[in-house]
Amino acid sequence: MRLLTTIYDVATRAGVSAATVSRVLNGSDSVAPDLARRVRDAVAELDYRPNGVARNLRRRATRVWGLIISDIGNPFFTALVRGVEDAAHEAGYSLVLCNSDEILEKEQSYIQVAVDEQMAGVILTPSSEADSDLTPLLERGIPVVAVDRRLDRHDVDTVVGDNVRGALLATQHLIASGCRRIACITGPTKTTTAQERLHGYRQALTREGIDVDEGLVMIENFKEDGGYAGATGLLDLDERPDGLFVANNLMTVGALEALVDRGVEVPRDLLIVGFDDIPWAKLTRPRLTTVDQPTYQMGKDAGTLLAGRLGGNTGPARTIMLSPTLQVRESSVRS
Amino acid sequence: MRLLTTIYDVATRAGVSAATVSRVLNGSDSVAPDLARRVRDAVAELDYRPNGVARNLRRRATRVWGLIISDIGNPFFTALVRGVEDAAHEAGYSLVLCNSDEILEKEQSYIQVAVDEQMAGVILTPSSEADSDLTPLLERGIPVVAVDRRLDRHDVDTVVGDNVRGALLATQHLIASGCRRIACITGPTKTTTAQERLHGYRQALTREGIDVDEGLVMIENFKEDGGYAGATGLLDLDERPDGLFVANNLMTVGALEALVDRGVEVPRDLLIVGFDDIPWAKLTRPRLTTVDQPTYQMGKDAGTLLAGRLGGNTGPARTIMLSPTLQVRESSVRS
DNA sequence: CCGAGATGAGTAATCGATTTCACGCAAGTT
DNA sequence: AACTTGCGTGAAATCGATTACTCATCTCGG
Repeated sequence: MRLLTTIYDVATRAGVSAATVSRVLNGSDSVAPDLARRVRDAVAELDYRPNGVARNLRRRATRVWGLIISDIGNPFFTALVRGVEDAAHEAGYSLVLCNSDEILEKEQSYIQVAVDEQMAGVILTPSSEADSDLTPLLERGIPVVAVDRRLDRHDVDTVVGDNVRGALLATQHLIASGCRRIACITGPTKTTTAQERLHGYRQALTREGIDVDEGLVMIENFKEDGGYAGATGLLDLDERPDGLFVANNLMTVGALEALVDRGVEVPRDLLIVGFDDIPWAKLTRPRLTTVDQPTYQMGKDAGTLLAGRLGGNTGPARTIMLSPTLQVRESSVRS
Repeated sequence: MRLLTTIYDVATRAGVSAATVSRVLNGSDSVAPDLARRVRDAVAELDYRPNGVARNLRRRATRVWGLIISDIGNPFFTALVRGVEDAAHEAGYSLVLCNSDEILEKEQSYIQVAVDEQMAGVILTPSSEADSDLTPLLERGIPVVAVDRRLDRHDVDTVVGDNVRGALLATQHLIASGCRRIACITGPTKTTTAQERLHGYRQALTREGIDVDEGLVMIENFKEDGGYAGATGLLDLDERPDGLFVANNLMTVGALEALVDRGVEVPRDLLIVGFDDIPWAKLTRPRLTTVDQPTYQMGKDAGTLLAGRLGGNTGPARTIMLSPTLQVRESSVRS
C-alpha cells in the first residue's frame, strides 16, 4: 500500500524528471514556464507534499530549533518560550521543547539529541554557568544562544536581563521607602543570575552608605522551599530586618508563606520586593512589588539572534541585556 | 571538511561492513561476539553517533511527537505540557511544541508540518470541536490524541476532565453555602468544555429545585476580558446574583478585577468559585475556591495513550475522563 | 560421508529529495 | 558554415542508515 506520493509520481504525471520537479518547487533554477505549469498542476492534482525527512537528509540541515529550558513548570519560562516560539515561527522554524530540570545530565542528553537530529540551532538556559558543555554543538557548527543565564566556557550569543540594575532598583526603592535593615534572599551562586542580583543589592546599600550585614544575606535554592527557609532564618534573627529583597519569583512565594505562618504582616511589619513578575499579581494581597523582566522579549530576542546566525551572520558573539522595570505595588509601601 | 563520522567510517575501522555495524547498534540480529566488540570499540574511538535523519528516512518514522496546544502562555496548559513531556521522555520520544493560538489555520498548518516531518504521533487541544481536521494525519496512519477538549469529526483517543461533574460540584457548593441566585460565566459553546460546564451548572440548580434564570448565564470568550465583561454585565442587572460560577481560570481573574473595580467585596457581597487551579492560589486574597483539574495527569495520560498506540495497540478509541476536585477556600465561604 | 537446514556477514537496494554533471539545442560571433 | 556560448533538462550520484537478499560456512541426522 502506497501512502505517500513522491516526487517521482509528480514527475511521471507531469511528464518531466524528478530534478525538474525539485527545481520548480524550490524556485532557484529557471524552468520553462510551460513545464513549471505542468509540474504545479501535477502537484495540485496529487496533493503532493515533499517528504521533509528526505529533504533534511539531502540538505544536511533541518528547520528545527531545540529549546532546552530548566523547567517549563516555572511560569517565568512560559513567556520566554512564547517569545522564542514566535521568533521561530516568523523565521520558518519549528521548536522542539526540552526540559532539563536543572539537571546537567539531562541537559547534556538533549544536546546530543540536537546533534543527532541535526537541529538547525539551539537555545538554552544553561543549568550551570561553568559546567554546561556545548562542545558537541559548536564543533558541528550548530549555533547556540544562551538565554537568561550566561555561560563561562563558551563564547556564544546571549540574552540576559540586567540583573544588577534590577536588584539595585529594588534595593534603592526599599531604602527610599524607609528601610534600613534590608535582607536579601538569593539563589545558588553558581548561576550568574543569583550572583548579579546579590551584587546589585550590595551596590545599592553601599551607595546609600548602609553597611552590608552578611548575616542578612541568605543563599537558597531558587525554589519555593528555599524562599520559605530563607525568610524563616531571617525572622529568627535577634534583630529582624525591616525590608526584604527576594531574588526570584518562586522564592518570593515561599517567603510570603513563611511570613504569613509567622504572623508577620506585609507591609506593616516588613516591606518586600520580589524579582520576576508572577502571574495574577493583581490578585495577590498584598499586591507584590516586583522587578519585572521583559521575559517575552528575552525569548524573542534570543530567537532573533539565532535566526541571524542561521542567516549567515558570522560576526562576534553578541550579548543583549534587557532592562527590567520596577513595578511598585503595595508590598513595598508603608501603609 | 568532514564533520560527521558515518557508519562507513566505523565499518572501515572495525574491519566489517556497514550492515554489521548497524546490526550491532540495533541489537536485533546476532553478531559474533568478537566482531561486535570490534564494532563497539570503533564506535567509542570515533565517538560515532548515528545520523538520526538518515535513520528516520529509512525507517519511515521519527521519534518525535507533535504537541499542538492553544496557548502556552495560559498556565493551565503548562502543567499539561509537563505531563506530556514526561510521558514522551519515558517512552523515548521528543516533543515538538506548537502554539495554535486557538486559530484554526495555524492548527492546520502545524498538522501539515507533522505530516511532512513524519512525526510519530500528535497530541492536540482542538481549537474547534467541529472544525479541527485531522484527516491528513489519520490517512497516513499517524495516531492522534485529543486532550482537554473532545472532537466531533474524528474518533480518536481522548483525555478530558469531567467538566459536568466539576461544574456540578462548584454549583452545589455555592448552593450549600447559601446562595440562591447563582450566575455562570462560561466560554464559547463551540468548545465542549464550555458546553459541559454550563450543563453541570444547570444540572445542579435543577437538582436542588432552583429555576435556571437564563439572564444569569453569560457566554464570553474564555479570556480575561471575557470574564471582566461577564461580571460587569451581571452587576448591572436589577437583581444582582449572590453567587458566581466562572468556567475557566483566565475569566475568573477578569471577573475578580471587575468586582474590585465595582467595589463588590468577596465573599461578603458575593460568593465565587472558579474553574482550573491558578498558580499562587495561596497568595490571592480572597483565596479562591476552585475546581481543580489534574492537569499534569491529563497530559501524562494523553502521552501514555499515544505511546500505547505507537506500541501497536489497535483497539477502539478510548476516552479517559479525569475527575476534578473542589478546593474550598475563602471566596465561597461566608465570613 | 552427503545433503538439509541454520547461521553469520557482506553486497546492494532502498528510503525520497537535492544537486552535480553532461548533453542537446538555439542563438550569437566571425 | 563553423564554432563558441549559454540555457534548460534529464540521468545519475548523493545524503547515511537500514534491510532484503545472497552466499559461504558450519552442524547434524541418516
